[in-house]
Amino acid sequence: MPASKRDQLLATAERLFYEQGFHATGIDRIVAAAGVVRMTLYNHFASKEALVAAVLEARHERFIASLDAAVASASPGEETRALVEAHGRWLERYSPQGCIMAKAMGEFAEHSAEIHALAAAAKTELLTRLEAAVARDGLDPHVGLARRLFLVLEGSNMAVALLGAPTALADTRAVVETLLATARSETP
Amino acid sequence: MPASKRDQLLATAERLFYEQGFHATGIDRIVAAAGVVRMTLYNHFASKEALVAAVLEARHERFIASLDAAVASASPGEETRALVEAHGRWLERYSPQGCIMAKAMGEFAEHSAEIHALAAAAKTELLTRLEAAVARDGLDPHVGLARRLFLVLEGSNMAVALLGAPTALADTRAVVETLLATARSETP
DNA sequence: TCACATTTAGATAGATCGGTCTATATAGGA
DNA sequence: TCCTATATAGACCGATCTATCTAAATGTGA
Repeated sequence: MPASKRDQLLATAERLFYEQGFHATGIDRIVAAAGVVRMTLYNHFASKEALVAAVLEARHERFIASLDAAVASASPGEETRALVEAHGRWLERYSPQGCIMAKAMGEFAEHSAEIHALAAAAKTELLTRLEAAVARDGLDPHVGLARRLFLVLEGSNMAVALLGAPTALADTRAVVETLLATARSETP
Repeated sequence: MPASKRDQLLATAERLFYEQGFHATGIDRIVAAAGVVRMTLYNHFASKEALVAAVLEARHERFIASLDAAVASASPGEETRALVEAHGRWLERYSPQGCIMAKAMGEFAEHSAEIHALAAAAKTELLTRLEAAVARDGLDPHVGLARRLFLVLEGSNMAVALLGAPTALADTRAVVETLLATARSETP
C-alpha cells in the first residue's frame, strides 16, 4: 500500500529540514518535493511549527525503538554496550550530518519553547536509557557513569559530522571501553 | 573610544545569530539592534553571507586566542589539561546554548559550502591544538588520544546546553582524567 | 575652510515567507 | 448510486526577506 499523503509529507519534511535547516526550508519546497499541494499540508498540520513538531516526534520514536530493540536482544550485562552500538548505527545510517534534535534546539531556542523542549527531551531520553542500562548491567549506579557515557555519545554525533563515521565510531568505542573498564575496576 | 559601526554590527549580529539562528535573523533586526542603518551594513559587508562569515571568523579568532593563552601559561606537562579547562571556561561564558559553529554547520550545510567549510575548519582546529598539546605533554602520540579528547570536548558542548555547565564540566573533567590516566598507564 | 568618507533616511525592487480561501475533482464505502 | 472525506489547482493576503539606489546630513583631517 502506498504511503499516505501525511506520511509522504513527514518523510519529505524530515529530509529537507535535516539537509537544509528548518527556517531555510519553505512550505512550498516541502509540498513540491512531496508531490502534494499546499492545502494538503495544512489539512494535516495546523502550521509549519506543528509539522516540525510532528517530524521530530516521529523521528524520535524511531530512534527510541531502535535503542529498545538493541537492549532487548542484548546479552545479560551487555545492555550498555548494546546501547552504544545502536546509537552508533543510528548515526551511520541517519545522522551523518549531526543530530537533528541539536539543530532544532539551535534554531528554535528563542523562537519556539515547545519545539526546543521537545528536542531537548528527546536528547535526554538517551541519558535515561543509559542510566537504566548501566544499573541493570550492575555498573556503578552512583557515580554518574551514565552521564559520562551520554556526554561521549553526544560528542560522537559531532565527530561523525566532522571526521566521518568510521573514525568517530572507533574513537567512541575506545572512550566507552575505557570508561567501562575504569568503572568495573573501581566498583568491583 | 567607542566601537566602530563595523564592530557594533559584528557584535550585534553574533549575539542575534547565536540566540535566534542565522536564517531566522533578518538584516532589519540586526541593524535596528546595532543602532545603525541598513546601508551601513552593506557598506561594510558585501552580503548577509559575508556578515555571517565575518562573525564566525571573529569569534573563532577569540576562541583560539583564549586556547593559546591558556597553553602558553600552562605548567610543563599540563598543556592538555590547560586546553580542556580553557575550553570549559569558553563554554561557560560564551556557549551556554551550544557551539555557534555547530549551528552554522547545520544551517549552511547545503546552503553555503563556504560557511560550512569555515565552521568545520574552526571546529577541527581544536583537534589540531589537542594533538600538539598531547605530543608536547609526552602523552601517547600515536594512538589517537587527541581525537578521543576532541570527541569528549564536543560532547561537552551539547552537555552544557542540556544539563547545565556545572554538571557538564564536572563530567567532562571526569572523562578526561580517565582517558589521561589510561594513556599514562599504557605508554609509560 | 575645504574636501572626503561615512552615515543617515527612506523609497524601492522582486522574491519569498506562512497561511487562507474557493471551487473543482477524485476516490471509497455504505 | 450517492455521500463524504480527501486532494487538487490556483488565486490571494499581508508580511518579511535581501539588496540597491539616491540625496541629504554628519563628521574628520589637511
